[in-house]
Amino acid sequence: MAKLSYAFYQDLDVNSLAKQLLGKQLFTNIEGVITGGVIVETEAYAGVEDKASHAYGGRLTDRTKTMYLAGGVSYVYLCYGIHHLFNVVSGPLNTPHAVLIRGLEPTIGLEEMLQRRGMPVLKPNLTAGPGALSKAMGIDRALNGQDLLGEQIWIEDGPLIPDERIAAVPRVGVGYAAEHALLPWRYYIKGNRFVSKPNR
DNA sequence: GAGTAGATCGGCT
DNA sequence: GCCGATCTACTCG
Repeated sequence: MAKLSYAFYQDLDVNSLAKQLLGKQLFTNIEGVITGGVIVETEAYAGVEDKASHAYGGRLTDRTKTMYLAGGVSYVYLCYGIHHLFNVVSGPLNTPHAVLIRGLEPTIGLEEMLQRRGMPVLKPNLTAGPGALSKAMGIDRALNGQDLLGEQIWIEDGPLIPDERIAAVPRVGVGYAAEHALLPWRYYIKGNRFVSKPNR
């Protein structure tokens, strides 16, 4: 499959993009070790107008400046001082939209992923949840700002998931975002085992 | 099986 | 200082 183009990532409608990313394949190549899987859960973060976004109100710091790059790069940051969360930067330059990847169905490099997580056998929670999948894929801040058409981390095209197989629900862990917490900007493939906790 | 504490970095109020 | 786009382990029922 071909890698997704910059035009795909620079779509102004971050919600449409979050939905389209379902079914696509995410890969990493960490020091020659390739792992990958199918994206089954995403969340949209709509730049400066979204209270739940790090870029709300135009906030610009060393951490968030990656989000202002033109769509088609990765945004990796540390959450709760422990977990690396992986986002796809989208929209054109200076439009800090991003899509958080929350769930992945592993396909390539199963052994490596199990080893990185210290798990003896494959269970859905290997890659269900943003912190978990980053660890399994070997994603850390070294990958922040990397080109998604590059050699270390990339996304390949995949089947389009029909609307009736996609669920849209409120986002997770953003209760502080007031009225924006209720927006149904979390998307996942119905019934998939690698969707993170609440729901399925 | 559900609820809670702890780990621990960056960026605010 | 406090709290966050989280996960795991451990407690209690």
